Amino acid sequence: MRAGLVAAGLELARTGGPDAVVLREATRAVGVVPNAAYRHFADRDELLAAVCTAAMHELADRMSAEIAKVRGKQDNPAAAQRRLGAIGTAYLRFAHEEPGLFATAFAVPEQHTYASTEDADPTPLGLLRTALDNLVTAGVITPTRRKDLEFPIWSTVHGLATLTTHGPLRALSPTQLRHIESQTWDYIGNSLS
Amino acid sequence: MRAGLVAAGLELARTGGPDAVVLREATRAVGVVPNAAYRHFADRDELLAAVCTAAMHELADRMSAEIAKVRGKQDNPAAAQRRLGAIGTAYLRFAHEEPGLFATAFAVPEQHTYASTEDADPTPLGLLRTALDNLVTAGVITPTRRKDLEFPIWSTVHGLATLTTHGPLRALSPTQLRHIESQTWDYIGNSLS
DNA sequence: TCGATTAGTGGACACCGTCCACATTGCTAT
DNA sequence: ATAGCAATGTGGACGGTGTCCACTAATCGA
Repeated sequence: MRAGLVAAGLELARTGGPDAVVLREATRAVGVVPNAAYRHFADRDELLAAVCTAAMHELADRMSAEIAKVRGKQDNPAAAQRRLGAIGTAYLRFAHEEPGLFATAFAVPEQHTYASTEDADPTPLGLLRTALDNLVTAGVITPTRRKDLEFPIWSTVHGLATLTTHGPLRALSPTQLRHIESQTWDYIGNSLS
Repeated sequence: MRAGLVAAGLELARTGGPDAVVLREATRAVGVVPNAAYRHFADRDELLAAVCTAAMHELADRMSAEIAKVRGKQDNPAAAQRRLGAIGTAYLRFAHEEPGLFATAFAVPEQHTYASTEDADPTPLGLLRTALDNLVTAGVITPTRRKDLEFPIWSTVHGLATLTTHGPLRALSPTQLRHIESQTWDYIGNSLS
């Protein structure tokens, strides 16, 4: 039941973003009276937080899938670089293919945190970190350069994603979009050398 | 009156973000009945769009102010670099000091655009562009490198701002925050050379 | 078997966005 | 000067939403 409410909320979020996950409609979808939700969530924000966690999870899954597609051993420099690229493209593709879910994943209400489902499965930040560590072991970058590099890179990709999906750059033509994206990849790659 | 509604909405947005700009409360603040707002705005989203424009304007103003503080001629390389830094710090400071307004500035509803108040006054992107052009004329970077550089840089700063104010990085301690920020400045500066 | 915890129901309240018909104002053209 | 008209604000209403309260039905361990 709790899972059903979250699933329903996730579907609402998919098409309408975080504001569209409305408690009453989620209960309607699962065929129950609105107040039943209060047996599983303290309030609407707690339901939303669960939906946000699920959305973030889906992002992480897509990133993992894209990383897994890259073949090549750990210490292969080219493969390590391709894995970093896979992370970035998966991030951006998710943002563009599922703008509602993407926005929701980062819309966890103030005073709430991501409800840790299984702490074992990876977060987007965790995936990025192992990819960067991998760049070090493959000899692409020095440990000095790698230090805290995840934050600038995450910022760049995340900023590009938000600006081009919900932000002022959302009206760009596909051509301009691809151009700016490749420009940003060059920019990131430049920071590795 | 229209201006009053926008001002009231701006104050609501300042403390509670875009969701807090509720039509009825804005009319209450200006001492009028809710329906009166519909003489000036088609619906709540149009009011919100106006408030978003105002918030974006305030961001641009703060950026301009910070840029103006930098002394040094146009063709002074060090000054040109400091101006770019001023843009970034102003952006981040605005996000941290006024998280509600910052979120609102980028929350213009789908299907709406920023209501162009005076097309003469600068946008954040415009300010960034002239700063980068300035870096070229000062001889800090080549025209080739400058091309479309505003987008990766904007993405980086914007991503950092959103991740650290509303995103998963919002709980960072001030120390960690400063560290990550300076790390990001280095990262950006690295892309100039 | 029974009593308590749990899950869901029904009804109500305040608030919100929005629509309708109406009153008031102030300016313009005769 | 006055008749008419556009603009602005009012009053009342409706459906939708989050949330509270008291109540019922079912499950399960003692």
